[in-house]
Amino acid sequence: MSESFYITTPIYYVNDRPHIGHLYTTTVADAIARHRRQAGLDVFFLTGTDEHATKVADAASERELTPIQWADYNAEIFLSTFGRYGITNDDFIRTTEARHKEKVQHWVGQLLETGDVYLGEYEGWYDAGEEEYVPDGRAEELEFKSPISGRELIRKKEKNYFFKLSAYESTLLALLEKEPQRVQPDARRNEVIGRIRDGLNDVPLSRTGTGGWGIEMPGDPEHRIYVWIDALFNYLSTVDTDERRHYWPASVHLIAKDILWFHAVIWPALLLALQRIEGNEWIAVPRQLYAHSFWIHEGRKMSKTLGNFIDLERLEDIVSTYGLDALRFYLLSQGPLSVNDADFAAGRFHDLYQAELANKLGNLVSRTLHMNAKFADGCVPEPGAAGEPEAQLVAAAETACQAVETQMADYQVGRALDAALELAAATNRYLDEREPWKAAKDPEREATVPTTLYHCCEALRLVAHLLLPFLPATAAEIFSRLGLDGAARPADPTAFGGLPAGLPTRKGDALFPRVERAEAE
RNA sequence: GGCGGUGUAGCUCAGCCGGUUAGAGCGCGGCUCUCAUAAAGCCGAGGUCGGUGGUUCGAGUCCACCCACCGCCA
Repeated sequence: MSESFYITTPIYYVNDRPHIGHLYTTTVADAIARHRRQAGLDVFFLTGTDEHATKVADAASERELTPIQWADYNAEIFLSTFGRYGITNDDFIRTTEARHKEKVQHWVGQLLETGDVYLGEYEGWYDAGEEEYVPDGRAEELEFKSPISGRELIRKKEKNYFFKLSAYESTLLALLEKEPQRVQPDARRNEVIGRIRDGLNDVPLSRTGTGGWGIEMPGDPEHRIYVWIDALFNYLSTVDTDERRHYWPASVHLIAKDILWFHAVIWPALLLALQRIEGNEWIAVPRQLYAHSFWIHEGRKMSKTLGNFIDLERLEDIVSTYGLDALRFYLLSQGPLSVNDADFAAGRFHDLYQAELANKLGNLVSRTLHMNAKFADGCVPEPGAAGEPEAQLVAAAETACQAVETQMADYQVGRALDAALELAAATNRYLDEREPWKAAKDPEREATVPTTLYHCCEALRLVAHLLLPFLPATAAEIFSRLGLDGAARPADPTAFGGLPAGLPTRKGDALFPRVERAEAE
């Protein structure tokens, strides 16, 4: 049984239309999942939709639909979008599914037994549009108006079940201080630690007045389980089956920074509480949480008022102009994995496409395979004696393989991608040093040509191998052009020299065709 | 308001526990080559490291304050 690896994205709010933010998180998770599969791990990659918000029911009734009809309609959009973008998730969980609801009720029922839950009352300023309370000080600052909708905040009093988050303060703090890798990047963990030190408030576990939408509180149907609590449990409910329980605890929850608190504090606290119940020993705290930042668009924050979201239409435009792998390249190499936000800029997208994909990688594939056709009868040639340039190329390949692994160990997909492409750059340098186009006409050097071309083909195979998690279609195409479609892959794919000689190679069209630069907006 | 983060060449960013002339890629300028998607290779120009004041023999690198941007504060 190989080692298991469980990676999740957040489940997405089903009222939203998918946009670059959803696609980004999911694409990063996809790249990590593919990379781990490539390494032979038993991977489980989960995404899905969060559907029990009261606003879902509201939006449905505005359209004269039942909540579930509206949720079905929108969940389908997420599902088909991820299919369209080649995401390799192993399951797609919807919080309205019975398999999830039953589990959530089961666990919330158990939480009631722990003594960590009590019925209490909360009063505060409530933003009806956002379905959340605004702290008193903050409400005053906002002049009692919603920062999102601008509508008046309401003074609301609610009887809720509360979870004693405060009881877990020291345990959570100890966990984060002893095992700092649990929340990444470091700056995010420090934020969390700072806030825990400020003191933890108990959190509502239930809501009333949801119009019957949401999961019933066990033993008290007046109450519905608070949608946030419901949502967090998706990670656990999906794998709580005999076949899948071994995936728990999750290896990494990938999220965006806006939902850090729920995932870094509330979620582990809930699990710690549950774990105390007999039979629940397996419910450990997730190994790691990685919170990335946001995309901005041409230097400006994306917002409803500006109407500048990079939405599905916009993404489709990009894919039809540059291709899916080009989009993945930009997302993965330029994305906001660190604490800073990243800019999605059309000009920059174009420049990087041209420099990295067309000129560096695509052109290398072209020149190699053209020469292979011209000077080696369109087959992977049999290499002769290797010299110093070959040794350097082999060293570059080893460096690239190691660097990709090192970076991926910390989920640095952008740096890993750069490291993979560095091998393509090294191969371009190698080619210029060996000059097979000259050597072929020079009787003294003629014999070096097959060696040179073999090394280029082999370097390309390695580039494709390293690129596979990030640019899967490109990698597959390179393999195909190298004649590897039906051929057996080398046992150790990262060892230089694994490409058998004699395979038929194919020139093909430009991998990343030149695109005219669009006028600046 | 409180807490936290970020601010390094035109652009995007590296710079660990403070230590010789501050780095990379892109872009830009020049040269070489022609197998290749007018691609590639080589060389080069470009920075008072947000500001001010400290600590230190010595500070992008530590401290204080300020400015700008970002985030969180059920």
